[in-house]
Amino acid sequence: MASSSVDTVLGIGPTDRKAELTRERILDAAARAFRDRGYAGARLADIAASIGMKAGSLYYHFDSREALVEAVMVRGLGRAHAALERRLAALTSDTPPLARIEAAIETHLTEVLHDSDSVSASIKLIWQVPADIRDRVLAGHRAYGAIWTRLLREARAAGALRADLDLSVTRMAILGALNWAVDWYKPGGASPRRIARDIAQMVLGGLATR
Amino acid sequence: MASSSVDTVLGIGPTDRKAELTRERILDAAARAFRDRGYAGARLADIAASIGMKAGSLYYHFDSREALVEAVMVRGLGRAHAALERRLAALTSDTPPLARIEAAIETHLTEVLHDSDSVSASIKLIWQVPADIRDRVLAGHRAYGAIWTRLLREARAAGALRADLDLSVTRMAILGALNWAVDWYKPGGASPRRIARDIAQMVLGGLATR
DNA sequence: CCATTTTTCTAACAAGAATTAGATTATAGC
DNA sequence: GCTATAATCTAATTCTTGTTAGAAAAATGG
Repeated sequence: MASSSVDTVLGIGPTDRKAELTRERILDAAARAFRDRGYAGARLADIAASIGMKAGSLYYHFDSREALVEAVMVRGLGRAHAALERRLAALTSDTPPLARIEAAIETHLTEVLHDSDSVSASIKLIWQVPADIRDRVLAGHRAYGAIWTRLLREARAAGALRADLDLSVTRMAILGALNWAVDWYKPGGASPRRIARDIAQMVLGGLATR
Repeated sequence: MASSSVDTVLGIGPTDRKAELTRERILDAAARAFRDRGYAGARLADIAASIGMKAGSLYYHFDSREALVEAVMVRGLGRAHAALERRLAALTSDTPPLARIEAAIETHLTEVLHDSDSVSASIKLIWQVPADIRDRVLAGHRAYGAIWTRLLREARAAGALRADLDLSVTRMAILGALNWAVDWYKPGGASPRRIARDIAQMVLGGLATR
């Protein structure tokens, strides 16, 4: 039976069962596989093999292939959301609106390119996955998008953003520029930080000389 | 046998065989299916059914599922390339560099959102498709990207673009902002032209007030 | 109309991969 | 060490889907 019954009963901290650990390993492996080979292209046997297990064993931890991919996506979304909120919360209250947006851009890109396979997986898989999963995950996507909407709205209200552009188009364009990097980014080239800087400069200041 | 042997011998104009027509219909249906459901998610039976055919019949026109998807992607890429070159060629020689970029943005987006399912398919499938297909199609992608690189380089050389940003990052950010629209665009909302205008404004002029 | 060719369908086959049940091994508490 | 439970494996099963061969239908040209 489980030890540390205090933690589990209170629901705080991770259970010390080995299962909880392997569950994490499975999610990590699945995130990489699904992201790299697409939803239908990633085989359970490969995912299991990449962490020294057999395909059948995965079913001890997840009910089905679909449950696995949904868990990966939910996890990725949660991480992105948490990282962004953490970063914004760390800014001092006198941080100007444009600097907040820049921080959000850098945080998003860092998370996607560097920190979490499940974040990029949740982005790339959203249109590959069965409709019922997509619908549930999209709810989370909207919650994440709402943070960006708020950022943009506040900036505009403060007079820092031009007022003639559709805010939702703007938001999607920014996220598109960032998310697309998942596909072309190669560890050898420009660093995530540099990419984030350049995109932020383009988005906020524009490419044209003044 | 075929009539119009002159045309076919000379390789000009479409053959008048019915097969050529259905081949087009198959490509259209496949483009939609692959784009909407991903490479491995789209079934031949569905593609065939969507144009009133049976799965087996597709093999009269294409050697395999892979040959079909490659044909879709090659076609989409060719259309995007042709549309962009046509548009740029139509500009007068005194068109300023920034206006050229704006025209390219609008052309790309219009093609992706409105004119051709195969264009969006070729974009979305590139990382889902088997490696050998990807390699061949990527050559075409590079040729298309080269047009953009040229546009940006010329604009910078003319002093119209700020010189402190990585041009390849810039190019990918622009294309990312545009391509992402495939995923969120809904016919009900902002028009492709309006979206193109807003993105061009953001990319060139920036979101910040001056 | 007939003969030939083109195009599509039917029905079975084959291969791959998810899933499951039961056996087997590891782990934790006593 | 022993026992109960947790965790993993083995091997068979089922399901899905691409593929194919041959029959049927449609079109074409005379």
